[in-house]
Amino acid sequence: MFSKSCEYGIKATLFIAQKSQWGERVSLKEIAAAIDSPIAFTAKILQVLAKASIVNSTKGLHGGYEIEKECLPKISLKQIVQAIDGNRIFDGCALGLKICNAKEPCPMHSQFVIIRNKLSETLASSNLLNVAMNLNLGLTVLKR
Amino acid sequence: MFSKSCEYGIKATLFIAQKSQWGERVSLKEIAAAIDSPIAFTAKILQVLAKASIVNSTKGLHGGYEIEKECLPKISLKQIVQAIDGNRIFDGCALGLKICNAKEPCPMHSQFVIIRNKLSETLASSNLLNVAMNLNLGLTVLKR
DNA sequence: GTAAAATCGGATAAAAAGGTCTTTATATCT
DNA sequence: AGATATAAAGACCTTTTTATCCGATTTTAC
Ligand code: FES
Ligand code: FES
Repeated sequence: MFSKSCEYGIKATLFIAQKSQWGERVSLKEIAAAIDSPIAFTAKILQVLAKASIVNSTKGLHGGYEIEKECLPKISLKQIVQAIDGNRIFDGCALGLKICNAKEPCPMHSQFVIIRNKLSETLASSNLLNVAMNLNLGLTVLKR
Repeated sequence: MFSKSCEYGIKATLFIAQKSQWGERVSLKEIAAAIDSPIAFTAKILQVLAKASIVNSTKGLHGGYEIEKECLPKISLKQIVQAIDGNRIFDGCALGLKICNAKEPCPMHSQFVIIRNKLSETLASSNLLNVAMNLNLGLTVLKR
């Protein structure tokens, strides 16, 4: 479904979001430990996220990653996925035709668009604040 | 969503199904041409499909691939996906946790299972006969 | 100035995708 | 029956993409 980069990207962002609720800033090492991801690889993904201005990064001593508290309710999971994996998941053909086109559809098109749209809506209507709250309630986890 | 192998596998099976309606048997070369796929790679996928007894293969002169007409309504797209990509799509965690578990769910679990199940149902409730009929009506295409 | 932290450029490893050649099975034609 | 052409099966190799790692550089607080 998602690439490994995207999985790590989502988990990293959620962890940052959780800590950012209390105004805490977290380091790369903390993130990698919290989500159980390869540290150097995670760094690259965070760069992408930073360039897409989904997270803020600060260099130097006491640096790290954070998200402004006011932004938390405005950032959706869909934005993260788009920043990392692009939107082929949201508009690509299920059977790999160069472009999905309802005028000359592949045999899965009519049923696939329903699922694709459902996925898109679900991700678009989620926001970091809600997801982070479930995290610190212990209702969900980022690693096991 | 699906691997390239799976995409080719589905398209190949659908093409074979279409021809098998009229009792025709098709060769590897015909299949690869019809679905616009790399010929040798397609051969490998067809071997998997043959071993899963989703298609029948016959060696030698006038050999090729076919599906018994009576089987067409009994084979679902889900079977094809499972034979090639396994069922990680149907039971795997969206965020890459080793196993998806509702007791200790990842933050996407509750929303993701809905989509996953919808996909599973959709694929399970489709059968080759229906899909093949749309193909020969020209309502859908396998390449462009 | 020094230590801590992210950035950057590239190197390496692993997996997915695709290709080549040989072998085996099968129908048809001597 | 035997030779031959055809078509899939099987073993192995190459390329491409994805995933992961390393070292040098820059930025910042103390
Ligand atoms: S054409 Fe294949 S999903 Fe739309
Ligand atoms: S635990 Fe992640 S989808 Fe179920």
